[in-house]
Amino acid sequence: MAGGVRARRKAERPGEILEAAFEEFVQNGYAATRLEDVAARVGVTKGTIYFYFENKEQLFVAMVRELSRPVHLQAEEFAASNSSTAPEFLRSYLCFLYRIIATDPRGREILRLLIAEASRFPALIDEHHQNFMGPVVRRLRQVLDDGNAKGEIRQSSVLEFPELLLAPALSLNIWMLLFSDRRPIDMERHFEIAVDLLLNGLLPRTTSESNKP
Amino acid sequence: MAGGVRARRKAERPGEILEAAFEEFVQNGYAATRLEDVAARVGVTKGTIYFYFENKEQLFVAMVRELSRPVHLQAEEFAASNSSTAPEFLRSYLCFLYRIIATDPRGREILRLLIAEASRFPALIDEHHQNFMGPVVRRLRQVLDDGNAKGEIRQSSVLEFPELLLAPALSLNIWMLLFSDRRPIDMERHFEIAVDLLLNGLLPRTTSESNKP
Amino acid sequence: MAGGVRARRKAERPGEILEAAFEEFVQNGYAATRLEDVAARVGVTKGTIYFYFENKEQLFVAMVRELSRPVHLQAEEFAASNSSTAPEFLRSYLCFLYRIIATDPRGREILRLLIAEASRFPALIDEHHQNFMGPVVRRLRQVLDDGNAKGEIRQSSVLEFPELLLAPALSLNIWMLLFSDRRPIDMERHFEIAVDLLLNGLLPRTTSESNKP
Amino acid sequence: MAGGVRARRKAERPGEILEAAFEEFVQNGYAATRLEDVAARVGVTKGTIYFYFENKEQLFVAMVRELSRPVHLQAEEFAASNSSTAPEFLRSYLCFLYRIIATDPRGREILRLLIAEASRFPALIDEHHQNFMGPVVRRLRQVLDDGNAKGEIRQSSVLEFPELLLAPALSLNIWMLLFSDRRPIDMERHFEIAVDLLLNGLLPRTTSESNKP
DNA sequence: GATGAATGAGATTTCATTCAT
DNA sequence: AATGAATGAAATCTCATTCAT
Repeated sequence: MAGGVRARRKAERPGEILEAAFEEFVQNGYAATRLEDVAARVGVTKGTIYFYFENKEQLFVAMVRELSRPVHLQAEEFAASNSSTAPEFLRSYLCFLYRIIATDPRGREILRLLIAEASRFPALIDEHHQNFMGPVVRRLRQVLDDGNAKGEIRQSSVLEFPELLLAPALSLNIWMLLFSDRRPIDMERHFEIAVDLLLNGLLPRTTSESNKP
Repeated sequence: MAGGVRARRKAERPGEILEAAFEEFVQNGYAATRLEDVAARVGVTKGTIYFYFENKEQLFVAMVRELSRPVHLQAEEFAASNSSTAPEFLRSYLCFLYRIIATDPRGREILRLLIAEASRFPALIDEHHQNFMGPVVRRLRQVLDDGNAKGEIRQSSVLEFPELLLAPALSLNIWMLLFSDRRPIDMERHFEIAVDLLLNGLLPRTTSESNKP
Repeated sequence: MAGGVRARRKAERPGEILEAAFEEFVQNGYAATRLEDVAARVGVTKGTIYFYFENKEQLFVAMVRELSRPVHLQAEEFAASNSSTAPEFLRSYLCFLYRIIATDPRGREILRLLIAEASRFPALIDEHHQNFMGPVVRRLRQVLDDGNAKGEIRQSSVLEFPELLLAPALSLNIWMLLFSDRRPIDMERHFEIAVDLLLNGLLPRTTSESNKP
Repeated sequence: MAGGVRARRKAERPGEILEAAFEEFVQNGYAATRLEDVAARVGVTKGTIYFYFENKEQLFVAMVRELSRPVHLQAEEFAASNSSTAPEFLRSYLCFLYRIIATDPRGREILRLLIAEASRFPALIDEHHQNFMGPVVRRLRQVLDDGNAKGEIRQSSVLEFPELLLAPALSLNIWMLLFSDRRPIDMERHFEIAVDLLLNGLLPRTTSESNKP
């Protein structure tokens, strides 16, 4: 039993601090967050933070990395999975991305921090692109290509900008970041409609000739 | 007529300061911006700022308002215009929105500031919604409704979330805020493809029966 | 009369601060000196110091330079003067050096700071050598050489280490720095005896008559 | 016999710590030295230092005492020795003092610390005077007196300030503390010339009448 | 004996804000 | 109108010291 409480505490400290840091940084932004408040949230004193992290900047970076990692892992895992048809996979993939980009408060707020502090922490942006956005876009392009080859996806220049498929999730993200307090959104419904829009577009399906000659 | 230059100078001061404030706030964020740097950019000293603005907070608010106003006015004006068919108007309206949301650096960076400081300046968010996003969405809904009535727009639940039509512009905005330094994007092309996607969707148009029963 | 008190104040501030800094740094050493105490000594607040000096390090450097300058100027001036014979000039030159190295508390304490912080402020050591010690030693060598040529100074290898003539002043300096509180020293007498020792040495003069009538 | 290494280790710890403390204190001065660095130099952690020493102040005091003791003992021993003539003894005594004051880096740096921290650790200064400088000066006075009585040393007021004989060593010490990095000094030669100067002075020996009427 | 997590006081530094000129 | 010296509160960061293990 020796070393129980102490040791357990120690092992958990960094995580606790990162968690608290996340909340404070999200609430106030990087510059306006006081390490003292982060410490207080954990129930320790300022000094303790410096025992685990070099300085405020490093704490921020570590926090973003820590909270991003599980998401990146999940995304990797999901991308590796497969489904029968392209539209089917697309639907489940987009659902997954919706969840981690727009629905999950964590992912949402991390994105806020990245947008806000992009110029101060370019390395984080790079990592985010390398570990998440890049692979996601590549996977989307692949699905579109394959689906197109199989005739499941129409011939379209969307293949040039597969990230357009993320647009509904990203715009919902912004909407939530800006207006969530004001007017609640039915995110499930938003997703359903977005998928419908992406798959079928706005123009009536009945006409045999397209309207853009 | 002596003092003409002076007088002109004086009249321009507030605008110069707001301009400088915009650049500094964008570069560093609200909290990390030093009024001294704003002043230096104008070529005056800190004290002068306090002659024209109550404090840092008010300067920020005034700056966002000042830079948003012309955009809001343009948007209002554009919304009042008309075109023959719904798809036609949609195309030109979206083009306009693309420009002020994603292509124009001003609009882009203002959105960054709103996202970053949403919790500190809720009033600005309200104004933004009231003067821009709200009217835009209302106009979009109206176009969709009218188009649908005329058979130009297919019957679709997109009418529930007209803001989905903004998704491409908003996501391009985020993309630019995050990755513009890294990877240049052909924004014209992005727009064309987005319109195509919105109008026609991903599924093949040719078959008479849709593939989503 | 406009701007009187204010302007006068402003012009004097840097000097006041340097003066106060000198006293605090001497009393506590570089690291243990608190800028708040320096400020309090002047009657201003911490912030004011940062209006005039970049940081603690620069304040220290500026202080040492400021207090050294007059001494260096005097030394230069004195070195330029002349006397009839070498021993005569030597006596008056050494008297002068005694004063600024060992007798004057300012010079004494500056040397303490240089010794204490040599490794942290190598530039100051360089300046001290370049502006003071170097020229002094060169002048001493010249006097010895000339005196030797004229037969006023005996042929001796002291010419190799003219700085040895500074030894009494420097050792008195150390003595004062270490033991001044404990045991008062008659510095006039110390000087007289040192000159006698340097000129005549310890060994009896070989000539038949005794050497100090 | 298990634990032999351990036991030896343990017995050596305090000495190791003092040694490490010496190096750190010399490098950074008292205030700027971090106990953590001292500990790291030994290969232990901060806590261990507190097992052997009460606090930072006591560590400093113990360190100075520890490193001074062997010097004081040697000095005592040497002072007890004798030589045929006064000038002979003087030469060897001064040589010894040169070594421990100016040539040996240890003695040199200890003096730097004493000069730097004189006001914070008056007790150390007292001890230094009582155990070293005082006895040395007394012995010098005695040699001068005896030599003078025997006619080996000329009648001179140097008897009033026998510490003047230490001046060359002390000034070399300062020179090394300040300028050693910059310009190397031939310390052997310095000593030889200093002895010559002390014994024979600067004035030509041949002239029968002194030059100071 | 030794560790190292934790503390908390204190130091440097920054900067929005004021106000006499 | 504008300046810029001065303030003072607050934030980051450091580190001697303690103590449970």
